[in-house]
Amino acid sequence: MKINRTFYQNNTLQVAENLLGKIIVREYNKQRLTAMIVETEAYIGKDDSACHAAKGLTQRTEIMFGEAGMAYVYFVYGMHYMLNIVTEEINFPAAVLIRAVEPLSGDDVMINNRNVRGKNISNGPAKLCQALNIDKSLNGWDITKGEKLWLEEHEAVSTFEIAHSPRVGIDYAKEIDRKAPWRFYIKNNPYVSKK
DNA sequence: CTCTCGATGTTCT
DNA sequence: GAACATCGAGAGG
Repeated sequence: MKINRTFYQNNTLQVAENLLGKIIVREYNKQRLTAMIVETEAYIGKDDSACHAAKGLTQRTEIMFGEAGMAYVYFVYGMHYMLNIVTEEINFPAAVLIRAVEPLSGDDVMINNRNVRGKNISNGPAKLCQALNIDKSLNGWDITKGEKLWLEEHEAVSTFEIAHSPRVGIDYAKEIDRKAPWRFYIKNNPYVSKK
């Protein structure tokens, strides 16, 4: 069953944790790819020096200031896309970064998109975007519409244990934000990006 | 397995 | 002009 907007209009830490085990669905060229979310990170507001919105309202960050349930896709390091989902209320800039997924169906297409096999298909934020053919054209896309890109409940999910840690790749942030345990992942899942 | 380093272009100063 | 929510190749153990 599709996840609706009220799920995302919530405390970002809760949404980040609750997204674990959910299914991400991507449709393009009449093909459907699905995967289970196994790792996320929360980026919360102007006071979070790791969050892009700490810079204030700019062309890049305006999506985060908008309605929950929108995709925030941005480009870094000159070659990688990152997929986030906007949370909280309008004018509170926050989002959850999807850092890793476990393929459920359409593996053959993902392998082709990535040109690798095994866990390297999708055990990282840029890798899963490449596997699912997500780029900047999906920035601002409403993921509650149930087209192109949306999320669903996982009916057959097995039980799992949730672990947390500081966020990855934010050396530029203040110490208090670097240390905040705002990364969530499914313990022992092989697709989690790092230990 | 580990570590180091280069790629590459958008964004904001 | 600097920095960047990363990845993969290559060298070494």
